Amino acid sequence: MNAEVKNEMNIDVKNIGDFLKSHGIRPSYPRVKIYEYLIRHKNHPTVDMIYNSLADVIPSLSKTTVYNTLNMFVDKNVAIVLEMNDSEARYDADVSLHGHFRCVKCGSIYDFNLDSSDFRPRGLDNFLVSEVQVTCKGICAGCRT
Amino acid sequence: MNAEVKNEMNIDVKNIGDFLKSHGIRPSYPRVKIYEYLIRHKNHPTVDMIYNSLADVIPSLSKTTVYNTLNMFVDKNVAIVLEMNDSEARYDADVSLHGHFRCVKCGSIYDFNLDSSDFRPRGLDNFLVSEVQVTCKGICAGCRT
DNA sequence: AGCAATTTTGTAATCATTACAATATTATTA
DNA sequence: TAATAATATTGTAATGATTACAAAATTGCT
Repeated sequence: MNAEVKNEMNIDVKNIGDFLKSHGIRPSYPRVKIYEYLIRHKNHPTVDMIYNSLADVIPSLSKTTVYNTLNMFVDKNVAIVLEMNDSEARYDADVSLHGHFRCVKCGSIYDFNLDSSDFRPRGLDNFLVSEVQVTCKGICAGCRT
Repeated sequence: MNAEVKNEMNIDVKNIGDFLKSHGIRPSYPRVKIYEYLIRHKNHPTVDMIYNSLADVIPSLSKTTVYNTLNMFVDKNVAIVLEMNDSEARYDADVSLHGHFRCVKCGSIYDFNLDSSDFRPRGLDNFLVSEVQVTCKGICAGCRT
């Protein structure tokens, strides 16, 4: 185990290609870079944020590729789209159960922990629940002062 | 208490006007009809669903009015927009804490109960949380058979 | 009734996302 | 390695939900 090439999700960034392959995604350069962006920037980026940031390192990059790639990531379950009524979709490579809080003043989005044992949807017997998202709105600590 | 003019939210539909007034909304005819639609149809309607249904009873109705009115309802906290990545926004007059499940096969949206005691966001100390929504995705019991 | 404020309406603009076809890249086979 | 097939990327155009805006209609108030 080599800590310095691990991120907090325990994914070796040097081996993003293998990770993508193991999820049925051919690791082209744009795909690896976009996935790398997602796990390095935990700020729930929009397509534009990703595109603007990667346009330097991949000069030929098209915004359509970013859209296509993210849709594929969601399809292959290596990323989620936040269930959040923002004007632009926001993406997250952390597919584990956790909540999101959006501050209506500053627009920041915060992650928060959520124990799965906390949370029991009642009355969905015989339903196959593949994804759960908890979304909160309000004013963050910083904006309240 | 007159049960036949109460709906399941315990709001006298004859007094929607008073209810809206008490929330700072002047009860114009379109507003009353749109709110009445929301409490009578619990199927999380889109703007188009509301517009198409009310166009008969209010021939002059404009889709812009439906948008304006729903935005005002959300602003005045008598309705919510579901935090759900659908192509069209969906509205709900039930502003109490409850969850939504969307079946990815048939598109139906189900409500489910959620005990507030079940659910404790961790690490949002000093945050003012004004709204919580829980959104699930998967396959409903009917579509699994 | 008359005037001011508010609401509604219709059309046009906006803007995120997708459709699509052409080009480029990668994998496969001989 | 060269030829060919499959897949990925790109740019532009189309789509479609939502908003902007100004004119017309309605409402509330004196």
